[in-house]
Amino acid sequence: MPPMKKPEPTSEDLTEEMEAFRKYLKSRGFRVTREREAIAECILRNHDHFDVDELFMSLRSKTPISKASIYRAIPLLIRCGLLAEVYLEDGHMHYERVYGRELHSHLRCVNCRRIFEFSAPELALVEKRICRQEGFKSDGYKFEIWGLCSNCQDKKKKD
Amino acid sequence: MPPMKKPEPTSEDLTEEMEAFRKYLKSRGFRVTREREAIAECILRNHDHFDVDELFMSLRSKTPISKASIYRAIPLLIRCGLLAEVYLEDGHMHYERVYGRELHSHLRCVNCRRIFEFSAPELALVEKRICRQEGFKSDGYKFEIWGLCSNCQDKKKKD
DNA sequence: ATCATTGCAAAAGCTTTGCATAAGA
DNA sequence: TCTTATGCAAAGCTTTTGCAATGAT
Repeated sequence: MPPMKKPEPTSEDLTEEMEAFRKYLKSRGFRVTREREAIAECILRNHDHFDVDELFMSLRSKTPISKASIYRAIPLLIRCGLLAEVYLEDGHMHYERVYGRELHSHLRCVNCRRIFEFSAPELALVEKRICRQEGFKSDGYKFEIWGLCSNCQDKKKKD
Repeated sequence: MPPMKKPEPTSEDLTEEMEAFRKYLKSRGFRVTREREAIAECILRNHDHFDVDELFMSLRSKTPISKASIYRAIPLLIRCGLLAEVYLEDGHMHYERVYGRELHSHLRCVNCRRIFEFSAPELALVEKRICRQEGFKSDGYKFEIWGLCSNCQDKKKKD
């Protein structure tokens, strides 16, 4: 077995992504600020789903930041393609980093609320076909299945 | 070709669906109330997307009802398979009636915010395959593409 | 006669916003 | 120097909840 199995080192080189973000900001007349860079970097280093509060806690442990800045930065990060809304839970939104165009999809257990990921290459084909049919220019897609995970199927008798 | 093409007349016979709802309530020890029946019927007659406020207005024009009852009824309607959350917009959820298992999907324009519907039969196959792979018992799925509709592509220069 | 449901209003909780201050360009 | 961004706190919104009254079984 080769020594490294996961192509996601803890201290990834994010130069390219950060540069893309700065470029985006400048091109729109937005300013490159310490706060926006910190937020972007934190998101890029995060390989899980998270919500605003988790992001806030994570950032705040390293640098002073306010939630307002996070809320104001999120639309920028989404528009420049680094971040995506993934699902709504408990009345608030959860996000995740976008890796290029390789979106993955989610299975969510309505009982234990856990989220399982999967990817299905057909989805990109459906996206492509539908967009061509409808004259739509896609920025992304989302596929989600909800139901009972195998664990919860056993435990539950009702519902 | 048989004479009838669209099984969706304006004043549909909802006996079956309403009966299913009552059955669901009883089987769970929930009570069949005037309010719940009014909400269910209103949802079943609604062939568009709607949010809680629209449902509230629509119901209130016919019968006294409070929003709290609507909010409390929605989870029941979702669990018994008559209703589905379809998308979050402007910070609140939009819903639609579920027609059996024939879910349709949405294209949403991030500029004009219009929603276009489409259906793609492959999605049900993906659902099936993934659930088998993961040992998941599906209750439904959702596929959404966002981007610019043909109309907005012309108008927009930036973004 | 019970006990779940309703309505109202208050509470919650996430997100947005106004405004003075700070800081990119 | 000129604007935009930030932080704070207040405001805004949708949704949830407590409680007394109502109503289903």
